[in-house]
Amino acid sequence: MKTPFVELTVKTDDGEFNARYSETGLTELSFPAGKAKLPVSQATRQRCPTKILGWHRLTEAALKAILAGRQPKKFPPLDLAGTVFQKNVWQALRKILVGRTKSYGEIAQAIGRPKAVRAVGGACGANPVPVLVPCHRVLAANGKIGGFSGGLERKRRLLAREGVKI
DNA sequence: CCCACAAGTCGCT
DNA sequence: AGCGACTTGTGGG
Repeated sequence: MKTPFVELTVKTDDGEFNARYSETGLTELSFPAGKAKLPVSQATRQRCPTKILGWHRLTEAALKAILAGRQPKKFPPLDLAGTVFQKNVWQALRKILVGRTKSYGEIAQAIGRPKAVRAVGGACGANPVPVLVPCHRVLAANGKIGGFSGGLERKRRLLAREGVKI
């Protein structure tokens, strides 16, 4: 039986992120939960396919780059599970570079559903790979902060590091 | 299938 | 600043 996914951690100055991979790519990235994470380290890492270790290096580099406010050169392949609408939104989000922002309305327009602004918010919240898929760079039309599943404080801090003023 | 909700937005007071 | 109307995708009953 093939491993459906592999779970690895990324240590950053902000804490330990948790990354999950399928046979196709990165499926999920979670913020440090404060608590000790699953006892994943050695055992999983050792029987982890070389392919995935390579992706993980890319994940690690990209994540650290963004946390430091720099644009990553390369991303790992993503394997995002979601509805067609959600994937469209996430794809649009990936076009926002470090230090840039868009409104929920602009995203809605970019995917051809100009009135689905509220649904776009929902899709952002359902984003399984925060930071790499920059849901934190989406603000409300009036320039206000909007929401964030990982906590507004975290969103503010991410934006601040990228040099964005609210 | 119907109903309620959401990380929005716009117009009016 | 506050409030209501409008909208659409999603998840639960």
